Amino acid sequence: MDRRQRKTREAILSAFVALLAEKKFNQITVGEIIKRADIGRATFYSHFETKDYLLKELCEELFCHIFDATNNQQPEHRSIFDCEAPSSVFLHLFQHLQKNDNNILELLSSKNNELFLNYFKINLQSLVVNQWSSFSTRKDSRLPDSFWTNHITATFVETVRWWIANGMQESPETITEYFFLAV
Amino acid sequence: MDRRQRKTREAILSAFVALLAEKKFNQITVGEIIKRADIGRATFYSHFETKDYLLKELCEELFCHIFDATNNQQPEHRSIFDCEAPSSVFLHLFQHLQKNDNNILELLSSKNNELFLNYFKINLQSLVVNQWSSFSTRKDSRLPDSFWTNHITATFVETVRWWIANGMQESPETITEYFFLAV
DNA sequence: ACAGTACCGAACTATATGTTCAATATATGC
DNA sequence: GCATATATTGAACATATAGTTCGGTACTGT
Repeated sequence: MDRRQRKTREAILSAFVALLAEKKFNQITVGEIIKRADIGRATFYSHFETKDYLLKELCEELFCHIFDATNNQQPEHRSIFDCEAPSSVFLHLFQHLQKNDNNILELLSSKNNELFLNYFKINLQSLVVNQWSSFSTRKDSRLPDSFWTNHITATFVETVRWWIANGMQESPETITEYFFLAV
Repeated sequence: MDRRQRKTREAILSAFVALLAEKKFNQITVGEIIKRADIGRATFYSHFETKDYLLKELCEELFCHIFDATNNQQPEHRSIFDCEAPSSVFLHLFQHLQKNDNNILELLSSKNNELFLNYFKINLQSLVVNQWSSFSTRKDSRLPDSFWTNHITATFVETVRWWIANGMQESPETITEYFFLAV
């Protein structure tokens, strides 16, 4: 990819993330984005078909990153966690969130578009399915699997939201404990 | 209130609800609303300051209605429920939802604005606090109260969403059971 | 019947989206 | 380094929507 393209794309995305930290998605205008990214209007539209696609691509990049790092851990890295409780994957996720790479927390906070939470949920859902053995034992047999999967996923999301709303005072370890006490 | 005003307001709200059943809030234009309500543009703006206020007032009307009917049951009506499990209030809510008064279900489905879910949650939250005795016993002592309240509320909302997404095939009684098995 | 009020609707302002295009700057292959 | 391809620019443009204004009309409550 052309260096110019890379730089422009980066400028747009980081301007966009910065703006998302300040206001809601639908309150952000293309004018503001290009002004902050310091690029021309036509350039913006040569990179992103619409403002909605910009959001979509940002989501994909962010969640790809965080979930890849969680899912495909290095074998030796993974073994460390395997020694511990099956909660390690979720602990790792909470730790990742606490570092707040790419300001992902801002995007998950309630004032922003539900699209983020949807992406988050979709990615989480497969994680939950992968970790099914940790959860199926807690499940009452009367509950349908899909209900239970959805419940666990939603509980994780709500745990994160609660954590953020309360200023993230708790350690990732404590939050992981809360999460597993709840489900 | 002037009869004209009442009729106009009703026309706007019902046109709006009908449109919300078809598309997302931000895809609905004032032009469409006034066309379907068959009123003049200036009239719309004399009733509702902005499109956002229209949504807000609709939410308030709907949730006022459904939660009032749940919270302030008639004494004799209430006694019937009191004979049964403490789950009666929630069963009643699920039954209310199943009847789908005012198309409230459409509004709660995921394609629509998060504002609905927020109103729903806020109203639920106080209901949960009122029913605290039913839930505090299930709570692990290590969990903060606010975490637990939020968890129960979110679980209720997610239960409803799951129910809707699956075509509402289960009876309100079954869904109430699922809800109490989850929390 | 009369005074007050709501409705009408067209025209208007303001703002945002997304497009076009010719000029300019930059990158990459050779 | 030169030539060619490609990316960027910025202003002008078309289009859509939100929300306002106002003189005229129709309805309501008393």
